[in-house]
Amino acid sequence: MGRKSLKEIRQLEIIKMFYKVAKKEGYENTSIAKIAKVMDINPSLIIHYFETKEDLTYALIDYILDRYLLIYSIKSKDGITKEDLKQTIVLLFSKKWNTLFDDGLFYTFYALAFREKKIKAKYKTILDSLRLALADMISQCNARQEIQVPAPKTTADFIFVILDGAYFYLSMETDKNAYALRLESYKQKAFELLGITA
Amino acid sequence: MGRKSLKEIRQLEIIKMFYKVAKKEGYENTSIAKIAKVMDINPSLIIHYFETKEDLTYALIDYILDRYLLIYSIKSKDGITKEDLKQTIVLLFSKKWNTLFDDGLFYTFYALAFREKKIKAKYKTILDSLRLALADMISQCNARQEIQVPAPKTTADFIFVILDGAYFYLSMETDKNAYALRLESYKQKAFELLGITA
DNA sequence: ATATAAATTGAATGAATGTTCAATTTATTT
DNA sequence: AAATAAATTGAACATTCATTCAATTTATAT
Repeated sequence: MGRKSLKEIRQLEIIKMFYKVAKKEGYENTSIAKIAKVMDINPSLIIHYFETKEDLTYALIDYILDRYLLIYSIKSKDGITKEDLKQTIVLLFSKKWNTLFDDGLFYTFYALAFREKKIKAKYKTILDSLRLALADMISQCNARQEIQVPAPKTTADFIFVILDGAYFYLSMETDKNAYALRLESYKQKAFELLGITA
Repeated sequence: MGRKSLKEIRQLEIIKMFYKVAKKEGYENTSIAKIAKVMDINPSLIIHYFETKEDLTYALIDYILDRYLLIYSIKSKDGITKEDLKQTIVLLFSKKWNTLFDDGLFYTFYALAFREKKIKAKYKTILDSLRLALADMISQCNARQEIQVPAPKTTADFIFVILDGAYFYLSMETDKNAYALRLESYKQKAFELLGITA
């Protein structure tokens, strides 16, 4: 009896709008009232679905990290070929996903992780799962004898170190040409590690 | 006539306290009132020395980036030997400066740079100057024929890519042992790039 | 001592914050 | 049509925020 629950639907709507506003104006400038205003609903409705702003923030972080995983689209599946591996590297070192994903917010919450263990754990999980998935791909290609990479786990980790370090610097680079050239050279390093010619 | 200006002294005092409070409670939770309370002064005095909170924030960022440069202590000087270079790498890949420097705040403002061009420019300048200084050290060692590194600038850049990428991941690592082992392996990579045995 | 200028205080501002709670609206079942 | 339960609103809450401005204190030079 009574009314059908809209909880999950509304929650997702709110999170998405939170993401949208925070992307534009920054997380620290995004209040519950602002989100409510844009959605043309009452602020107390947001509190109704997320008891505190903290809960809402955690939900947003989960949303962002899920997207982060998705965009990288490294799937744990069988039958990975050298070509799959190659395409994955190309994808990792391309920034076409940039339009879908907001680096600013990703780093904002990354910074927050330094003071909040829960967030730190979330990030760690994501970073580890990406490494694991890439290592698995490398192992499969090894098994097929398409490549000979001595330590798949270490190599996968190092490729992500390069990737993260690359974007850390490149995010501050405004010159598009310089950006592209550098990114390309970092990609080459990754290919070298895998013994693949691009 | 009149009173001697305390402007610079007070400003520095305020910045230092801002840093201290923000380090403990986070930048977004640090208000002018809080800083004033800890300093046992009136909030309006802070506004008197920094017209807006924005100005105060910029000052704090400058303070942090100056420290960042200092702690890495890569100096542009002549007469660099292979041993100096070696020690610099060891320093870069050690975290003894961790106690002096707050990563959380560094990343907080790094994240802020995505929305504020001014901050982005500041960070870019720092990142570039570090790379340039290291490249210069490598070149000097090349000239002494102590090492043979083909492209000093590219190599210096790549070492910092590894360094930044390493800390990006390691900051989320809570296991101290795993942390130390990984950091050591990344350092070895840097030494390999320089053709130096550690 | 007096003048001067900077340091510092204190009170007040309006706006925005997250959150509460009771009242009302709306959809669904019987 | 009546009952029910969730959705949604609206008003109110105390708190905190950055900032203002006039008043006062304090140090220095003449």
